Amino acid sequence: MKEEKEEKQADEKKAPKSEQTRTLILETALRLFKERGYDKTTMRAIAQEAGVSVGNAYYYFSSKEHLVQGFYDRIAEEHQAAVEPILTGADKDLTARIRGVYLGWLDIAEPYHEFAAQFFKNAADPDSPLSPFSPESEGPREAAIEVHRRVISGASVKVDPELAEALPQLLWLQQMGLVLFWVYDRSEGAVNSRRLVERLAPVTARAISLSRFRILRPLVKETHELLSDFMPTAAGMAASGKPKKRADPKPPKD
Amino acid sequence: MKEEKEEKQADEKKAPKSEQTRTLILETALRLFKERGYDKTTMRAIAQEAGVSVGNAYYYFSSKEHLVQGFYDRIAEEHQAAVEPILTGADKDLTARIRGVYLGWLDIAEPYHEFAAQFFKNAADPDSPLSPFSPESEGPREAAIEVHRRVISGASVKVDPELAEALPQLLWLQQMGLVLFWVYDRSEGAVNSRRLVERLAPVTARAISLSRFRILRPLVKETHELLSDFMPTAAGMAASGKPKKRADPKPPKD
DNA sequence: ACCTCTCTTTGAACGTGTTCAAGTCGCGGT
DNA sequence: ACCGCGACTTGAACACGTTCAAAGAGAGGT
Repeated sequence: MKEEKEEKQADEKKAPKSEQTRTLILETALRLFKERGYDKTTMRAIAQEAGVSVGNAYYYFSSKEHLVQGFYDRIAEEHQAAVEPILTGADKDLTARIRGVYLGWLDIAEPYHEFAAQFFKNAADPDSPLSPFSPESEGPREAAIEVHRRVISGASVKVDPELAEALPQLLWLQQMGLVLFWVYDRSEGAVNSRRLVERLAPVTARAISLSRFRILRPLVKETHELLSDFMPTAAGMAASGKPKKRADPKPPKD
Repeated sequence: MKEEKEEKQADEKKAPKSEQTRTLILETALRLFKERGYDKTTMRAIAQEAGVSVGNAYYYFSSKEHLVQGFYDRIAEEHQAAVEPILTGADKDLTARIRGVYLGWLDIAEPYHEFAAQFFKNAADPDSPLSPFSPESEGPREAAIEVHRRVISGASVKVDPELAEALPQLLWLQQMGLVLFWVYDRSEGAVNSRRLVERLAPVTARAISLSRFRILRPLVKETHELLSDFMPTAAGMAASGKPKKRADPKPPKD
């Protein structure tokens, strides 16, 4: 059994050599994933291409899956940069904003479509830190939800204040559904996914604007409570001290 | 590569010997999966326990994943039998019916919780026939949707006729979401999942009964169109001509 | 009996992700 | 110089899912 060194080594003045090796391995891996796909890229190939031994790769990344984490972060980062104009832009139409953010994700993710499907199943494994619902993914997840918060807040639409709290999470959940659809989407250039977004955006926007109506009030309230009780987010934990019991996020124990 | 024999062989008087071996291997595999979990059960162990060679197992099941197909069918079958009293029962309260069907699934699936998580990731692989959205799963999927159709039709609730068409699919989709939550749920006896159902059922029922209102008419109509265009059902395929994949979880009205 | 054909069964072998005991390196202390 | 020690690196070895050429088993025809 190897000892787990949890030493903080965020400072780049520290041990530049090992960090160099680590980066080399990661970059090589991502390049090969893109070139050949996830399954077709063997750990031996990564090691050989990077000029190290296979054991060395495992010294820095405890599994092949862990090599993909950086990839996730990269896509999320690019997406958030790409939709920045929409978020700060002048267009206050909710439909347009939703559509823009979703289509923006499809644009960013398009080059990786082929091998995205390959490792997406790993993300569905609850034990994997790669899962979008895992505690390890909280940072990126919150950042993605924040994007949707700005989608709403920048739109010229009045939302029920209670729903406003839960809405970003709902839009994010819907995006996860879109991603799932996209993974399954084998159409040329993922046009089916794009068509879905075109259709989905107005429906979603309409649903949101309808949420102000009186009759829907109790439904909205309960939906909000459900989300804050069962969705594991920092916002959900901090906000709205509900008297209800909330589902505790699973401990990373095994 | 094995030849695909599409010969109709429903008669049990046909070739009993090979069918016997096939069943022996399948039963052995399912038993070991339940005893040790999916990953811990090796193909070699299955073969040895069944008293055959490992190659023989591959003669009948082209991969380890395919051994799980029978497991899926079994759970679905048991569930449908278990909820029959609810479907034909006298209780016409929609909330109770929804809750009963969802909780029934949790009951049936409970013994398999541990290893369910293990192969759930296969379901997320678009290439896998095990995916609940795959064409190969159409039969079981339609049967499961049919259950939800009867949940609605047996309830003392009036639904928009257009929504009535899409509603079973929506309830099924929601059940897929529940399954996802359940897979992640590490609480004792999956009580968190049960609590979710308790909370979710009334919200869902309320949303359904609200759907009759005038203001929601366009939203309902568009949702229905979205579903029939992008959900892979027999009806959906016939309508649009192309086998589309699934749409995402419903818009934030629920 | 013998042949021939297909269905069935075998187990060694392949490629994979992963592990591990051992080796190398760099550097501070003596 | 030498030692010691921890960080780093190595590649053979392991267990697994899967493949494959070859052998066995029946059944029918001659």
